[in-house]
Amino acid sequence: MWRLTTSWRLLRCDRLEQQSHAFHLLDERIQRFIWEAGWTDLRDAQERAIPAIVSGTNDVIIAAATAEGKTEAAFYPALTHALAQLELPLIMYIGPLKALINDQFQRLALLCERLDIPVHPWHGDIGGTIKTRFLKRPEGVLLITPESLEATLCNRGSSVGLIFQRASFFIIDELHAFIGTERGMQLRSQLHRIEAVVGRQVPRIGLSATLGDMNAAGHYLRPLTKTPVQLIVSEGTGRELKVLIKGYEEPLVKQIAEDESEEPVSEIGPGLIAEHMYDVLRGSNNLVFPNSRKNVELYTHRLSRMCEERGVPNEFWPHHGSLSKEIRTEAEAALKSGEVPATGVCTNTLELGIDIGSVKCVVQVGCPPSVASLRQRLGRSGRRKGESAILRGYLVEDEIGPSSPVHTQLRQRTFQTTAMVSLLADKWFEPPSANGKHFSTFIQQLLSFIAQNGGATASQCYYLFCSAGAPFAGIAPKEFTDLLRHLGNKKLVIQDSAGLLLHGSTGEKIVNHYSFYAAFATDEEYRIIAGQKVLGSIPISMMLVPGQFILFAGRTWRIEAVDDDARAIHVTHAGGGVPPPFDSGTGKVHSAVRQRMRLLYDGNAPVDFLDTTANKHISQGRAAYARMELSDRCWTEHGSELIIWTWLGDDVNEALATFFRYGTLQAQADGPCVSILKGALSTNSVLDILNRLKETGPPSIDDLLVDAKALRREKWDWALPDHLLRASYASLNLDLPAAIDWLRCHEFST
DNA sequence: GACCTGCTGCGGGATG
Repeated sequence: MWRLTTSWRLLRCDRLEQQSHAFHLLDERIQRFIWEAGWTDLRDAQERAIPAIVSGTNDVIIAAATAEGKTEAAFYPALTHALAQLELPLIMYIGPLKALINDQFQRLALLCERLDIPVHPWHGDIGGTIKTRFLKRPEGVLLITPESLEATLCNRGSSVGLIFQRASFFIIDELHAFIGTERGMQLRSQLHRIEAVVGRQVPRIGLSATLGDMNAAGHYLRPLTKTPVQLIVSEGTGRELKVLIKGYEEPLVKQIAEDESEEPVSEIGPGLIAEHMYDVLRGSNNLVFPNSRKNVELYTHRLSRMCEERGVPNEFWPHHGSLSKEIRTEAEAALKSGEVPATGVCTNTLELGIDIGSVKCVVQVGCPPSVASLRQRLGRSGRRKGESAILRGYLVEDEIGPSSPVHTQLRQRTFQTTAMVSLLADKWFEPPSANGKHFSTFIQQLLSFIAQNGGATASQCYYLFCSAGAPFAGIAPKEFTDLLRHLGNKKLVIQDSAGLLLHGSTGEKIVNHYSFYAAFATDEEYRIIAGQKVLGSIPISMMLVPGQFILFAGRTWRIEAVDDDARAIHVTHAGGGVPPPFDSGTGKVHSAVRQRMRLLYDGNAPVDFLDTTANKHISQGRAAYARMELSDRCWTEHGSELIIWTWLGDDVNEALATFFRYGTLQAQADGPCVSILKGALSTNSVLDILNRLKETGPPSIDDLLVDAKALRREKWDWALPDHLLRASYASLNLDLPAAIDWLRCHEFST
């Protein structure tokens, strides 16, 4: 028996040795570990990553689908490099989730024990003993979150040099989840600060799902470098994708319920959808994404009740951010176990990282938030060889009546979803936006750096954070001094007689509380107040301007004033104004999606992955589009409204609406268009204004947003001077150049 | 207009 096992091992070893060049480069003990694990070959990404990483000098991005062994591709050569050093170095792994760190710890512990390399997990749930052990001998592998890293930099300033002296690699997991975000800026700044302390560059390894623009990802990982980041992109095996989307129609009855301030009568769509899901999903593992926590509850409830009524064990598990850890763990365990079938009904909590095994179907209820997110979700399905990924979609459109709004007539939901699936099939998806100014995160990093150093001069800070190649390189000297002055006014920093920046009284309080370490804000709500009465509160994700109309508690309200500091919106009841009919549950829509929608409207063939009802909605949408002559016209008139059809993304339409408001019109971005309330103006005078705006150059952001309120989005936006706040908001939400371009290319005449 | 992520240091008391 022993001999048999040995020869079997030797066989495998032979194959690895003959076919793999990279295998030889690994430490012998790691090689042996791989044979024993029963691997017969290395994956493509691993084969290419090992030689790139093992020398310990290069920055590398490994982009591959889930379950392609990215972690091993990074750690095996990094550990090999570590074993070859006289003194054991420190490999730093930074991950976005605690659950991911726990997973990786499990995966590494076995190997590292053999290699006699300590592995230290470090996040909020890890106890003091483990942390102290690491601090005594900071070597081996450290698995940490950006927040815990911030705490270390901030609170252990005097020993930061000692702790990170032997850092040999930064391994950043789920890189795509960091790019373009506050946390991403924080992380980049932290790596920069550590390198500044140890006085050398530490090779950075990014692990990522495939990104649209890999060069941009390289630039994110290491800006302005002479030796470019090595990109290792593994396409994986081209998987087949099966798609079926079913359409439903919601009858008009609910209009009768008008003016009852409560919810309209129960809707038919969700009931039918739940029944169909029950039939097709039972007996296998699946994930259902219904876009909101409320819908997760609704569908899980209906599906579980159906199991109960039919006397079968429950197979449907809810999973979202407001649920307790216990309930979430239960759902994850049910999905992972593989013993009985389980379907997770979830928000994007199950989109990232956590290992739940492969599922048969991914179900999307309503529009997907973006193509990128749809793609990420589909990555969970059909991961075994020979299996195809399956996407099922459910869409409800309202029955068309005599007074149906334009958006209903155009069947926008169906067109948007179809456009997104068609872009997905073309392998296109939204690139992460990298133009944000991120002044907010800069404030955090300044305060943290002051804590780390026990004070810093302004020029030291500017050089460290804002010079070429630094994390906040876009910030101009003038902006920096304006910011510092304002931080002084807010008592966040003070300058001592020698010119040293220190924490002010408020800064002290903020930095000394643990809530300081996260770079992102948690949702804040604004109260809606009519006279003395508080109507309720809503989370703000859109700038507000007095005079604007909003829909709340089933009625239309006119905004009279917005008080950012008191987080209050004062409104009066409005009789006539038409509120923007937002399609709930979707994120920002990219211009490419709107352009693809337009192609669909202009076409005439049925769509093969839509069922009969959904295809009927496509025909109806095309008929409405033709009736309004939208193929040739860029504006239409509907009662008191003038609609400008741009078929561009939300950032562009938002910029256009802002520009129109600057030109004294009452305008709002509204899906694929911008709608203008004519008020006392005639159609011709509105068109005149548009034509005039076309001639004027674009005004400054400050002029454009002079009346705009509720611009605060990021955590420390409250501490920004007005002009920097406007610049920051605009950088994240408005595409002014594209708006001006569009305007210049269009003519407004009757 | 949706959703998600993360969090110190210290002291006191129980337990082995």
